[in-house]
Amino acid sequence: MKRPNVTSVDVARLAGVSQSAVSRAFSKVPTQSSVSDETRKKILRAADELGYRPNALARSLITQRTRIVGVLFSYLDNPFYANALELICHGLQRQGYHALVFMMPDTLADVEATVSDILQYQVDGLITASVELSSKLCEDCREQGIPVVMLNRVQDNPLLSSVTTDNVGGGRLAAGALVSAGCKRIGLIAGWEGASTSRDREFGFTAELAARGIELFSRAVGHFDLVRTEEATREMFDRPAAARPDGVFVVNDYMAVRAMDVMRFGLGLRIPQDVSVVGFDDTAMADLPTYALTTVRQPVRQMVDSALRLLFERLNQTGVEPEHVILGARLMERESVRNRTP
Amino acid sequence: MKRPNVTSVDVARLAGVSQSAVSRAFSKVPTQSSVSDETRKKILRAADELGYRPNALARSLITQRTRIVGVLFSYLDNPFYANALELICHGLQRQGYHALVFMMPDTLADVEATVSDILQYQVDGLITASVELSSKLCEDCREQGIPVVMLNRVQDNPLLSSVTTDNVGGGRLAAGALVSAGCKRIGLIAGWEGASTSRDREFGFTAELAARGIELFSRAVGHFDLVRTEEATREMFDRPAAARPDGVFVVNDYMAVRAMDVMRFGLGLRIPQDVSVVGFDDTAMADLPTYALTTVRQPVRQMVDSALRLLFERLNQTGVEPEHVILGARLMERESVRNRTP
DNA sequence: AATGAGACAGCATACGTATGCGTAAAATGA
DNA sequence: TCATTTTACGCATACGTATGCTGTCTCATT
Repeated sequence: MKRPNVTSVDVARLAGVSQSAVSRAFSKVPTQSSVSDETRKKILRAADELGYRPNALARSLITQRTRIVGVLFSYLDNPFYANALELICHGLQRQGYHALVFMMPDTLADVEATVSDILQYQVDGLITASVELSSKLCEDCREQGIPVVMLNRVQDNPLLSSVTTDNVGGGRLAAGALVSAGCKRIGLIAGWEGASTSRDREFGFTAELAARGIELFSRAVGHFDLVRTEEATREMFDRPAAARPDGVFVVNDYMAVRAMDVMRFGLGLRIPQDVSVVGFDDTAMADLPTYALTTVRQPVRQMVDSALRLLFERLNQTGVEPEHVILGARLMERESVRNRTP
Repeated sequence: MKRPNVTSVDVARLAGVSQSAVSRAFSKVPTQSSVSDETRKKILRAADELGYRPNALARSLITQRTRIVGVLFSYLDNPFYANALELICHGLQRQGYHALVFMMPDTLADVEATVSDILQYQVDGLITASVELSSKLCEDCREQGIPVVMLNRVQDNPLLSSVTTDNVGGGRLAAGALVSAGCKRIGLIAGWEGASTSRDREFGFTAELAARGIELFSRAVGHFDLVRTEEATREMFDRPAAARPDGVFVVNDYMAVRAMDVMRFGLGLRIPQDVSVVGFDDTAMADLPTYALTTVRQPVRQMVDSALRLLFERLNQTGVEPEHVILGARLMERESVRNRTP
């Protein structure tokens, strides 16, 4: 139950070689003076006998690389993010990296502390999802030479790389879908207004409406939160037919599904006969036949792949410029938007 | 862009003190010889000026504690696990610990490699969810003195602690719900048969049926996988009324919701008029009015709290015996089970 | 046979911090 | 004022590994 912690020195002693030999025998990339096959065998046998396992911390202390990547998420309720996290972990593991995962604490002071914690562990890089960093934190990362890749959020700091879907374009698609369906009174339920995703989608949405000569009929804010989404939905739809939208864009599926439930079961509205609904993300829920939510697709796999590519590029060579990847959005048409009735 | 990596020695030089003083100034728990308030101020000022951040790796190398906990999950598709992971991360952070998260790779050989990886990073403890460990791995953990807590899975190895819901009792509740509703032909859709959760729930379910003099009408296996669940559901329900169940227990909500969709939209069955459905977990999805799934509740929060408690107890004192916590299951009655028609 | 190249192994040091021990100064008590 | 305790700080070493350098031995080349 103790921790006898067998070290490379122990292995060396048993194998009758020097500690350096052991180190080299376990080194994946033999640099200069290597080790003969015979002694390597001997060493590996000794190591196996003792149950030796190299200490990654001690190694990192010397090599200055931990092969640990900090991963900072705000929450996992939204399956889009759970999905992304799973893909990120798998991707990192595949490359021999490891994910030190943090969930965003509530207060902003704690955020600083959290990121500071991450940095103390000498992570090689940082991936954030749905999180913004204060400029002080950005500066800290820059000083430590830690590349940062943001998923699903952009920020004007020139240090940060990012991967997003074309949120503005996606917003346009959503508007197009509702207008084409013949909706006249068009509403919008936003997320948290501080989030670039929410803002950009809203911008694209209203821009497209304007381009088609239509004005936004009503607007509410769901804050990416289910309870507040319910309230927002009630506020917007608990009215006589002429006073409520006949089409609504909810800026992500997570909220959209909840909004649909409120409309159907709380207010007795039919979808899409009374109200057409468009979401964003194309989460698994959108494809459930019960919802059949028409939505703007974010290509999660591609997003994660891109994020990892950006990160690895910056891990392997220093001084690579930040890059902003914007992936195309696609409209997934299902049954929550009514067909045009000519 | 380089990594000048300011160290405690640099701070010491600037502050005009020794490196030990710096170390002690940053030590949370002053052990013996402490540092005066005056010099501490001086040191902190110097540290701030240089942007010093203690190197957690070097510290861990000495203290033999990393404050890192390995977290091993098999997948996050099922929101139950996403939820659990979020809670675990928050709980660890709150105690100043950090989660090194791994997702289960596909092949078993990779599992060994993965856990080996985890151990190389000298984690203080290990939490697994919905994962079993080979006896070799258990042995490795024991040798390193690493406490292991399994969430939602039990295993007969005497080293491991575990936290589960009373799956047998939960299975009984499910059976009771269907029988009380007057179901006569009762079916079961299992998960992956190697999983203790699935086996225990099934055992409790059939035991309760037997106790009430009822025999299982039909059985299929969903493997905790959506596609295979669809197939299983079709196989079981795509038959004339008398040849299919009028009540079914699906061993988790994740599969249950999918099964409901297949029944309703693929086969035109009404729930609960044609078929009553009971799930397990009480995921957020079960409470969606669209599904209103009667289900057996697993108290995720309590489960995570217990798991963390078990872990921390074993981190702080050595030699604590393994413990198995079994939390009570509760039936959440909604509308997917029909009322008894007397 | 002499020389050069190459392959292998060991020595020593560095990575950045924590901590036991020794000592000088300051505080305390009589 | 002196003896004694307390406080504050520095010295030196340890944690476990990687790696440049040096030295030895083998083998092929001329």
